[in-house]
Amino acid sequence: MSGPAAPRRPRRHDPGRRDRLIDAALTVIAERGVAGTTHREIARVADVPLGSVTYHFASLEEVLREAFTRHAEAAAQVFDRRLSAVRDRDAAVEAVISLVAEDLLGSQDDLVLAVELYVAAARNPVLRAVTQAWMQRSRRALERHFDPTTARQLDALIEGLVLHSALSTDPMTPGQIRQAIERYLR
Amino acid sequence: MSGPAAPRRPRRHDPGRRDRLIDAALTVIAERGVAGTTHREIARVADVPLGSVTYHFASLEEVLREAFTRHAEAAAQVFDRRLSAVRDRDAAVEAVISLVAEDLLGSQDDLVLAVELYVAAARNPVLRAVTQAWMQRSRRALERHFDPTTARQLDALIEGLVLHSALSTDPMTPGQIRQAIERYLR
Amino acid sequence: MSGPAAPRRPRRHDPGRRDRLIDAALTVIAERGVAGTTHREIARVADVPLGSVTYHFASLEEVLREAFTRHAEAAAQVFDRRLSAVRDRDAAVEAVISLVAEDLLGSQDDLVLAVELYVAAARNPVLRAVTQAWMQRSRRALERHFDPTTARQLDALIEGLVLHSALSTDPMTPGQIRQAIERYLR
Amino acid sequence: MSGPAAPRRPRRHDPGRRDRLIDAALTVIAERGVAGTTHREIARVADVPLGSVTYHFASLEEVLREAFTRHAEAAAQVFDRRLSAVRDRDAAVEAVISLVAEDLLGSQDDLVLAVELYVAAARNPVLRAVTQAWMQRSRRALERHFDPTTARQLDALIEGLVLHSALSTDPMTPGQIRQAIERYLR
DNA sequence: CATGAATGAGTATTCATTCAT
DNA sequence: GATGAATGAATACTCATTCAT
Repeated sequence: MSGPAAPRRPRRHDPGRRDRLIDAALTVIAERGVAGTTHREIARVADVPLGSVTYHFASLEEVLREAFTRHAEAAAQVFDRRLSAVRDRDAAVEAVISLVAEDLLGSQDDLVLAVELYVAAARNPVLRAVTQAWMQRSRRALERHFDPTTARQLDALIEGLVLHSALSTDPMTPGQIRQAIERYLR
Repeated sequence: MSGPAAPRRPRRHDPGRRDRLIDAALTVIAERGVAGTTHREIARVADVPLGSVTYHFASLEEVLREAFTRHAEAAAQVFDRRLSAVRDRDAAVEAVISLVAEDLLGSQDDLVLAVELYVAAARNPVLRAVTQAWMQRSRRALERHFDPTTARQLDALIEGLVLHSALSTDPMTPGQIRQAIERYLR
Repeated sequence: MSGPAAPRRPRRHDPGRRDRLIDAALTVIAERGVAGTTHREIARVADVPLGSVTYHFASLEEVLREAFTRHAEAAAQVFDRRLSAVRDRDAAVEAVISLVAEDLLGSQDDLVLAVELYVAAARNPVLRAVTQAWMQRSRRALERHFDPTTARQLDALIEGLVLHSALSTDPMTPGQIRQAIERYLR
Repeated sequence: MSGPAAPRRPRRHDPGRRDRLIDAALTVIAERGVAGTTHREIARVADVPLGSVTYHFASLEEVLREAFTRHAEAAAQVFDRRLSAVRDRDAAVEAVISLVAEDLLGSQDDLVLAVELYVAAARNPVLRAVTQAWMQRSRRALERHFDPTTARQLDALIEGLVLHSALSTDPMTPGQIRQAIERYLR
């Protein structure tokens, strides 16, 4: 035990701090939820003083918006990457299966972030815009290989599979994921 | 608001008060989210003094647990009612379609409560148990008419359709819901 | 030295605390000005925990409004008392002189409170209403003995004499006050 | 407002900047009061970067002192100009009337600045010196035409008339101002 | 020289919970 | 039994000032 506060190395010059704060915010959202995301907690995770968070962001909502935007962008790139690499429909089906079984279910944090964004978006129009842009982008990616109706339904199925897996004590196995998607896409 | 407490008409003997508080809590969760659910807000909605909430419940978590349990019970009964009334598989498919298009998408509050429960459950084991019992119960209801694998996948699909509709600016029409479910169930 | 915080005697039951808080607020306004009037400072002067101030008043503005209202009421009563005790005009002139020279200039705190109220009222409509009610009431008291035009001008003169005295290193003597008022009232 | 600083056009060599900052400070004091006068607000009004304010002034108090000094100087010049232009006592009376009815009551900002200075001076010795110099100077100007006792009383009357008018919903008309001053000066 | 990132102290306010009446 | 006053910890946010660039 060495006093009430940990010594903090001075770091007056720290370019890129704003970026690190956004990453720290995503960590906090995943760990404690949007409701547990406070200036203090973000500052603690980023190892910067409290005032630094309020200096770089005019409000907590701004932090959340930027954090979720960054997360959605990264998630959308995964979609794009998986689906732009394939040429025929069979490969597309495999790509969707891998996307769900590996990318989406692979990271517990990402699952949690998705659900947190959904619930936050239910009450915050700014975040709803982020969600909708994300949904639209994933639908566009699916439409490269599937007709619009199928793409939309598939997108909902993916969402449901991910959500169920995130909350279940008994998540689906990759084989079950494969079966569900193949059944839908013939 | 000015001053600590508004005068309130006396209502000393009030046997249903605990029940009314649980309903008030559900109203508050739907309106403001779990994060905005406070003793004060519940008391205000139920029109009872602040002390009454802490008198009837040992903690806020207890209120949330009871409220979500009641909500899940009511939601499960809707599942049961729809699916126990049918005798053959074709009627079961129709029942699922009605369930989603009418019951689940019919009430914005219910959608919101479901998502709030999901996210709260992600961090609270007590609430996770409520969620899982609910999921299990709806799966059992589906298993009256579909094999376990189909039931599980269908449950996830339903979840996805509901969630997508809840968050989209452009929700699916009943016809689209019907098409997605029929496609899955042949 | 005995630790970071002074021990505070427990005082869970404390009727009249709200009243004491209003008095404490007046003390703080007089000592530090409206700009220096904070929840913490009021709590410190009243020797209650910080949360107590926010419990009894919905906002700092509410505290200021109640404090200035109480002060204006007390000040108006002094006016009334001085002026209701006299029967003829000569006695009224003496009463005004005593009012200014003794009551108004007698308490440095009261002078300061008056100026603080003026400046706060310049930006806060709620406080402007307090000021105007006070001005109106003192004018009515003067109108018992002087015609309305004289009353109004006399009221302004009193204000000016008080303000000048409050700010001057070289305040007017009672004799000078008497001369100024007598000159005006013949 | 989003983020710490808006991009700003460069203006490296700017010799009048200190002066502009003082004017900006007076604008801010008039608009928001001394309590609302911050480095940031002054910088915003002057359209210069935040660091520029702290570069040119060692502290906020220095800004306030210079701003009030400039204001008092300008106000005193108005007094001087009105009263140095006249030769006999009747003209002096007219000059005082014009001074109050036109100059002093003509600018709401000037009224507010005067009251802000009074209240700030009540707690800040540096500003009290500014106030007293100003009072002394206006008294000297009046003494060109009136004996010292009359000058002093007249100065207080002017103060009272201005203050009353500033705060009243029902300010005095120019005719009433004239009557009050003429009555005092015969 | 001039700037703006950085920081720490301070502000109003909310609220779960305790407890005397 | 029921209430609401009381409390202390926490929250978002502001800002004067310092200081590296």
